[in-house]
Amino acid sequence: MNIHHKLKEKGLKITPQRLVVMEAIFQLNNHPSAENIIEYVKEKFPNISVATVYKVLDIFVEKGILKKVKTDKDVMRYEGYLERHHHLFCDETHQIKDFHNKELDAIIQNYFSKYKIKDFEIKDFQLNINGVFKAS
Amino acid sequence: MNIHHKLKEKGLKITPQRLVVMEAIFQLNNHPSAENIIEYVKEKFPNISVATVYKVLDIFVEKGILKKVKTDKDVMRYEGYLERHHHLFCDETHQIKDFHNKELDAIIQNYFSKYKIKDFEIKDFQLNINGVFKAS
DNA sequence: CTATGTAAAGATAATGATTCTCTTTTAGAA
DNA sequence: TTCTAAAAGAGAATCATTATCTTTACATAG
Ligand SMILES: [Mn+2]
Ligand SMILES: [Mn+2]
Ligand SMILES: [Zn+2]
Ligand SMILES: [Zn+2]
Repeated sequence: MNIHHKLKEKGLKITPQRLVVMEAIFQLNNHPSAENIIEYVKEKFPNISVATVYKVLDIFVEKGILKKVKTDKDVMRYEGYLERHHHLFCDETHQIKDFHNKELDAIIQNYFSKYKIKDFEIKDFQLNINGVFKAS
Repeated sequence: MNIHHKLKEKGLKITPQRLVVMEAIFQLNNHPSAENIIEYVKEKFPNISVATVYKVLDIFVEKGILKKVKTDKDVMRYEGYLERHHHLFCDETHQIKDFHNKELDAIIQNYFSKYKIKDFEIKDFQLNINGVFKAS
């Protein structure tokens, strides 16, 4: 269940570059952009090429090891948390936070099991929640 | 409630370019990209500048006349339908279709009125539904 | 353990959607 | 009609991402 196994399982070679990209994703842990990841990775691996990072991210997404997070900016963001979950988007700071809630998932799931969408087979869903973060 | 009024209301000048961009959005009617819009607009308005189209789209989004549709591609898409609604994303063709359902909205709304998210004030939400379109 | 083939990394150029800058035109108020 | 700020037009610039090409190194077999 660790990265090594995951790469093996997907038929990908285990390389230090791939490992450090995964580490970056989990350490940064806030839906980082490629740029964020490159910055992190360069600390430990100053000679890594940006192209390598992009290629690693691409292949990880293709193999289902990472997911892209859609935003309304032209910079792609990534995450390694693959379970179903939703996102809180701050209108002001553009921060993104995860929101998990089994109960809500079940409610929506249940709704779709009763009311099928014509000519469409649902594979997955996520709720985008827009608003503003308030100080606690 | 027409475009003229909307532009006036927002303090924007009424120009043929702005009108034709709006027309494009509503005629194309499937979450078109800037490129789609430019293509449409050039038919009737061959000398319009791409920069103008981008500027018009930007200001319309800023003023709340249009909305951006988030995708996992690096091409932005736009829509003029502003009521709350959700999107069906086809994993295969990348087609996007609107999905409206008051009942579902109410269920989710109701859920959030009972279970507040800590430190976050919800302004709006949309459900992204991924899957595949099937022939009827 | 070593050799070998192939997948991956590195360097750097190219791409392409979008934005910027600067000049010219025009909507719309007076 | 005149005037001026706002908007349009042209084209260069930006910059995230991809592509190309060469070099390196994982991983398997011998
Ligand atoms: Mn691009
Ligand atoms: Mn860009
Ligand atoms: Zn997430
Ligand atoms: Zn829509």
